[in-house]
Amino acid sequence: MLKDLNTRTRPLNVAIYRKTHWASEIKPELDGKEVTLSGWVWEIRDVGRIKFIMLRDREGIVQVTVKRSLVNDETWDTVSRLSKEDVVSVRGIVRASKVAKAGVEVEPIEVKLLNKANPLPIDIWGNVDETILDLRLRYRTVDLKRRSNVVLFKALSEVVKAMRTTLYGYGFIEVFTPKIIATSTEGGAELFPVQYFERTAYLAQSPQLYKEELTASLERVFEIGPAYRAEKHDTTYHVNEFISVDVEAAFMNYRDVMGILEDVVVESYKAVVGLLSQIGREVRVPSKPFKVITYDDALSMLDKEGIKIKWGDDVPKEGLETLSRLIGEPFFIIHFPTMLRAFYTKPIEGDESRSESFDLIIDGMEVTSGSTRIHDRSELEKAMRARGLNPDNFSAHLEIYSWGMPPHAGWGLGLYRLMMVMAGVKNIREVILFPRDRYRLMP
RNA sequence: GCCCCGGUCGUUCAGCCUGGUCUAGGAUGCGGGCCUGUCGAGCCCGAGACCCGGGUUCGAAUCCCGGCCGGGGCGCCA
Repeated sequence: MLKDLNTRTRPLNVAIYRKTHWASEIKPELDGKEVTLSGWVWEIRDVGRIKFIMLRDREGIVQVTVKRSLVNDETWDTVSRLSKEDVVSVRGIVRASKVAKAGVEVEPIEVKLLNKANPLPIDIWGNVDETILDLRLRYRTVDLKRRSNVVLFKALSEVVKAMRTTLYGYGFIEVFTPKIIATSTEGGAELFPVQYFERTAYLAQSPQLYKEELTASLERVFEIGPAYRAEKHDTTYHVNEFISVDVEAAFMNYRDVMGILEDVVVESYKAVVGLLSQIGREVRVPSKPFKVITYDDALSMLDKEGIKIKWGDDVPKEGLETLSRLIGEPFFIIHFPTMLRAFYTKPIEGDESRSESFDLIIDGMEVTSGSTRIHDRSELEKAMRARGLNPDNFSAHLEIYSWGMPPHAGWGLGLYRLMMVMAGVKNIREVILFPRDRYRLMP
């Protein structure tokens, strides 16, 4: 039963739509009990003197059976004029039933129409082959009414909850870093400029530098927040605004944070198994520890498969897919060439051309990147120069490296990428409420 | 940015290759009607579409060119 609101402040005239139960909670055991359900008309089956309203809410669908002989004229009239997606509130008695397929139905005492709905622009009932994604995104608020979408976004919420719980368990605290930043000098990805009073600022592409700085005081931090990339990419797994799960920990190295990542990923899988099975997606929770191969291993494995990659080049999408096919479960690639990674990545001592870095690959998808970071200021400045970056442009960031910067490591995980591989969807936009891509700024 | 593919009722699928028989078909949704146990409800009636521009032709949904929009693959992505 839904947690009751404060009844002392509840105005009587709205009591009719303050629901007492989710649709999914209406079970035969409630037989004879009065309930109030509020939601949307999913479907109406009109058989003349008896009408069946399938009432949908976020949690499920319940049948409201309206018999002409058992309701007053006003209720019958209201029910007769209902159409799909009308918003209604039903006060009635639960009846365990042998004829109803679900074994239970609600016999209404009162039906209140809260808002009329026009015919929908797209099909949400599965009566026709699925509408193309572009059109579904244009009418996204309608598309989200589909059961599969409700389940998908409940699952996404469960994933975030599981991640937070796991990370708190390791002593991390959640932080929030600015999304409006001053610098565009970090190199790499293009940034979105924004007007910031009389100056130009930029949308943050990553909390990377901030989270590293925070290890000098808060030690173990994580942030789940948006990141912006102004890249004009056009693929099924890139968008220009995404949610990044960023973790950074003092006094740890890449192996330590890989272990934490394994836990976060496994707990995420556990959190969605039940939900995703409701929409026909059976996921297998991966077992720990994940398989680990080195970058050099990856190259020789791919070489045997006829995919030639020059040492020092990144593993292309095709290569990741091939490796996933060979390994068959989530796996780490470690020890990437140092120059392939960002300036803050710590090289391996005694093998400086390789780094203490890793990627987590699931189903050919790069879900996470991480590494041990350089914590020595002069080494960091050297690494910047090696990549053509001017340390002077990072003076604000570099300060803390002179004032007690601990050794640290961390990773960044693409939340939607993880969700997409867990849900088995082909396009990342499926798991984003309102995706932002090269051509889509609305809705 | 490159390569390939596509655009038909609100939605979805056919028709296009091989131009006329298309007054453009089916399903679903929508409007109306019938039915007191539907649960993929059923039956009857009705409204509803060839992306835009140009060309070829006696004739274009169909062939050609351009535009716009979309899909897939790749690239880019500290």
